[in-house]
Amino acid sequence: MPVTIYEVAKHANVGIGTVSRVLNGSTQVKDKTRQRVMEAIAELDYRPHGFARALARRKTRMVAVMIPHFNGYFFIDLIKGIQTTLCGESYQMILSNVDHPEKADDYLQQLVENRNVDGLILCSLQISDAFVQTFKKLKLNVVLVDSFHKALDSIVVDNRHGAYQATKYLIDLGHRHIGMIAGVLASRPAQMRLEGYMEALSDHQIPFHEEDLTIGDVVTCNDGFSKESGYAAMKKILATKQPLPTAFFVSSDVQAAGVMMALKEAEINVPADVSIVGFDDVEIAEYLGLTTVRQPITEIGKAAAQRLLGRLSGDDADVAVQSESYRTELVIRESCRRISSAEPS
Amino acid sequence: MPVTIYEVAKHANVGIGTVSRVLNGSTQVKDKTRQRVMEAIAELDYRPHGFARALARRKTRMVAVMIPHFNGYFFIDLIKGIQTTLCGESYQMILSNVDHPEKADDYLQQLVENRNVDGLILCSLQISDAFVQTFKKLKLNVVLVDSFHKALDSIVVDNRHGAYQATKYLIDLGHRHIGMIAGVLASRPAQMRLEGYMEALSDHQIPFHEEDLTIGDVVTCNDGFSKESGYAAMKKILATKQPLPTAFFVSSDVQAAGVMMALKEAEINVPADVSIVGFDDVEIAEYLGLTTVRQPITEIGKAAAQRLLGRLSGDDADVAVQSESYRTELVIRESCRRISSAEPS
DNA sequence: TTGAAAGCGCTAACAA
DNA sequence: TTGTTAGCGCTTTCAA
Repeated sequence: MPVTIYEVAKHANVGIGTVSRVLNGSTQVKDKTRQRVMEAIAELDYRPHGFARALARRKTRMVAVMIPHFNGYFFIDLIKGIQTTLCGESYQMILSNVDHPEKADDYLQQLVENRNVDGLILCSLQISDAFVQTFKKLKLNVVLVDSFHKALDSIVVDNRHGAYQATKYLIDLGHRHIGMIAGVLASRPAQMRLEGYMEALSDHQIPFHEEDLTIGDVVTCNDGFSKESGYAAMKKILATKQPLPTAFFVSSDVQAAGVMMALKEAEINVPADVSIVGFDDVEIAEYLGLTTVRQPITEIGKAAAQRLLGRLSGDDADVAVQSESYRTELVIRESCRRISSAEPS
Repeated sequence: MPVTIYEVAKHANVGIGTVSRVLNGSTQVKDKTRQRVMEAIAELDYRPHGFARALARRKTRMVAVMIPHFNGYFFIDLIKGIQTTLCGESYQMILSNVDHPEKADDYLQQLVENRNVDGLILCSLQISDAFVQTFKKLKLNVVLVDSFHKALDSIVVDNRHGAYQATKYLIDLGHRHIGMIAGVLASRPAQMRLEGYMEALSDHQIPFHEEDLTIGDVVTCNDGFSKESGYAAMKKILATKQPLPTAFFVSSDVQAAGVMMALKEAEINVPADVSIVGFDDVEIAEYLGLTTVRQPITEIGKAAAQRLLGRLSGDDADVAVQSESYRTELVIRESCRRISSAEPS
């Protein structure tokens, strides 16, 4: 039904090869011939068929992006960055949502099998060595975001430093009893954030007490980085702890939102009674007036797409595997207050 | 490099046609042969090539989803619904972001030209008749979400009814001077919400005053449904209006967030001094304690995908064009208060 | 029940 | 500079 190069060729009185050359911007075509072909294309309203091209070229100009669950403002910003960059190079983005972490492998398998993408951007996903093998074998370019594997390119944020910033900020405000509400530690970012917190404490001679650390339960998936997990964690703390820390570093804004809800219910005021610092600076942080650690998420998305595009274009094809790390930035809002007298932890 | 049906065929000592039949679950294959083929497939770790299939079948099993700008919790929920449904039928989703409304047509054109999708889901996008023609010509199935065209399937929410609910709720609380902050009226949903508001007023014999209606400026794109637009609108009202209405119906939650910010800055309390009802019930509404009109967004996404899938599968191929409408639901939180004495508007 | 062959619409190598 | 031809990996007649 739709018009093909054959018709264009016939119409312009040339061979299909010539049409193809014109289509692909070859310089090896006489101007006059090109003219004729272009006219024929215009007259017939011809459009090259993407799939046929992909088959013949063995390149699809599609990239799959896999993210765990859409709930999470984090990913929106990320996708925005990725999409913008991809789109600029006229690549298309196939979005794969992993609603349940167990299924991640299945989905990945499916993507790989279909072989309809030139590359993969995998976000916040732990990748097994087996898959890395498969990627290599299939010569599938892969960029990791917010996770790490030594054999794969990755774009990450310096989570440890961010957590350090947050904790140090609280210390500088005079806090000496600082609790942390962490994500599930199986995830590397969660792990790093914990380390940054501990490091800041120890650098300032503040002893770390086991009971000041609360791990967000895996109420939902999401690495425990969920509102529910924050809410539950604070509820638990409120129920058990005698002296409430004067401040908390919460390892994600979404969790912090939950924490603040629990606090509000208990009629504990932020920042009057307790100071809170979050992590991510997703949009709700602004609504909540939450002081937090900003990740340049959209930028990270762009960087990831660019790295992949570089590999795909062949320019960076032989560059060694890289892990690019972005710095965080403390965004000060209204959820923390200075306290004057340092109380003995 | 990767293994093809030819190799499988050779390995199993059959023709490629037979392999293809096995692959496609044809019943016309002797059990024993099928067995042999299956074994060969397993042994060679063969995977059918999606693109080649697509070319031969003239079906891609891909659907493009176009949404304006990702900013907007609305779209996340929507996409979630779409993706889940699509994925269940092993369709892939190509996500197209329209960062700037002017470009919508270009992007659409590009999608159409590529001819690599079987169908389109277009969200909150005004479609020109010219495109409708193109869709028909290309036999491209299209489902509209949150917008309308008489020749295309659409899934919408009853915006007018929702706005009516919101306004009536305020009236029932005793408010008689109710302002509205609307989106840009070029968009049909914005238009409908205004109509619902007016209808509720008139049904209750409350005169409508021009000066109580503020149209969100097009500060950003987003139909004026943005935080900035809400903020600006309220600032303007505060600057000019003498008697502030006792309540406002704001035509989206995101706008309402901006409105509340402006109010907070002016030290006007919600709900003590003024009541606010939003629209959408996106996640921030909960954080803000905003009473709002809930749209079943994820459901709508699912419905849209299902409708498209129905068309694609051929089951609903000949069903007449339909516009499915969803009802909204009032979600009562803490942003409104009852006022006792009805003041003369 | 099966195999062979003709496409699907294009690219790219090879000749001319 | 151009046309011809052989794939790309699969589906789908058409015969056998």
